[in-house]
Amino acid sequence: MPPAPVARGKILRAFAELLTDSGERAATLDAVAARAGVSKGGLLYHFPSKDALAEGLAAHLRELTEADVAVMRAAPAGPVDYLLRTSTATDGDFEVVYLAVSRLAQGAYPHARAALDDAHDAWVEAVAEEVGDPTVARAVVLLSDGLYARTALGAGGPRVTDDDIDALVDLVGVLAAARRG
Amino acid sequence: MPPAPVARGKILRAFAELLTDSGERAATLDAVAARAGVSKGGLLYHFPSKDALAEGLAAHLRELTEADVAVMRAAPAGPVDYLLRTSTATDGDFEVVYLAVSRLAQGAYPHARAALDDAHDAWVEAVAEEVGDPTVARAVVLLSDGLYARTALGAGGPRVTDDDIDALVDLVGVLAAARRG
DNA sequence: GTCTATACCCAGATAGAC
DNA sequence: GTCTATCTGGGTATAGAC
Repeated sequence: MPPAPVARGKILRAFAELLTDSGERAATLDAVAARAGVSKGGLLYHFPSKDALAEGLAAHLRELTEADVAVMRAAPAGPVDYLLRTSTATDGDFEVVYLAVSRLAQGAYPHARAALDDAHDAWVEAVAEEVGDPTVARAVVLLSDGLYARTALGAGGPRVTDDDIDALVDLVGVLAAARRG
Repeated sequence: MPPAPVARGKILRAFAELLTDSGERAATLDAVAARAGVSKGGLLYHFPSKDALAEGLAAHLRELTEADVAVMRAAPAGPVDYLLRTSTATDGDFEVVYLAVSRLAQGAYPHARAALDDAHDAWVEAVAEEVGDPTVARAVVLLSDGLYARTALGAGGPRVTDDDIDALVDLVGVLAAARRG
């Protein structure tokens, strides 16, 4: 796919931010256009319908996932550390889009669910290579899902700190060792 | 609070089901009224606005949480087993309402976030008494959150089975033992 | 306590100018 | 490729009958 106009990217970013910050209900075409700095007409030139916009975001997640999993596999501290640590990030292109698509997946957007499942599978695979046990790998990815869920609720309750993540990574180490031994 | 009319309960139930099954967008007053078997006017008699309806559901979650945590503490196989096993249930009053309030918490409903945080805290406390380690307790509740998140996505990908839960409960046992030892 | 009818507004989408 | 103007449907809320 050639060039891909700048406006397209700004629109997807704005849509993703609104979804994660304020929920499905707040992510209207008007609001997305305003945040992206274009008119509603301009938005509808790039994405002819709201469904098209949602599919565009799901497709964008697939691209980002491919890149992110590659980084994860090459991470110095290993996939587990990388996955758990990024599961509490609120900035970062990947995290914003992942959370946004999670919101869409709760509504009437099957594409979103499929893109999410694929990311999930890729994570389980990469983590399993590190910990050497499929059950532990699934548990790690479930932890990641839990962290994402908490993070997404935002500034309300007690935030998850870096120290908490350190402790979780330790726990996974203990677990993998116990399983191997 | 005296009697609490039957219609009120049916309305809250219908609202919760629509939220969990189809998302925030689909849970309109029209749809809720239709599913509850009342008219829109009838609904608005019990809950004078949509905000009031959302607050009603959050309050309902608080009631259910109190009862559920009591059951959890008394569960024969222990809180961990109980929590993880119920985190994949899609029927059950508590689970439906919990997931529904999770949806609301993503939007503009601060009450929902608060009710969720309280449930979370109660779980961590109950689990900590069993496993004897606050970090492991937090990890278990994060696993529960992850399971809820997966469950909520519905029939799409590979479902979490009872055997998977057995394996997770085992894992937690290994972890708690390793920590104590 | 529950209904019908209606007012009002906003979200999604179209048409066509520039 | 981006804009303004406009139409249409549906979602929230009110008024008032029963």
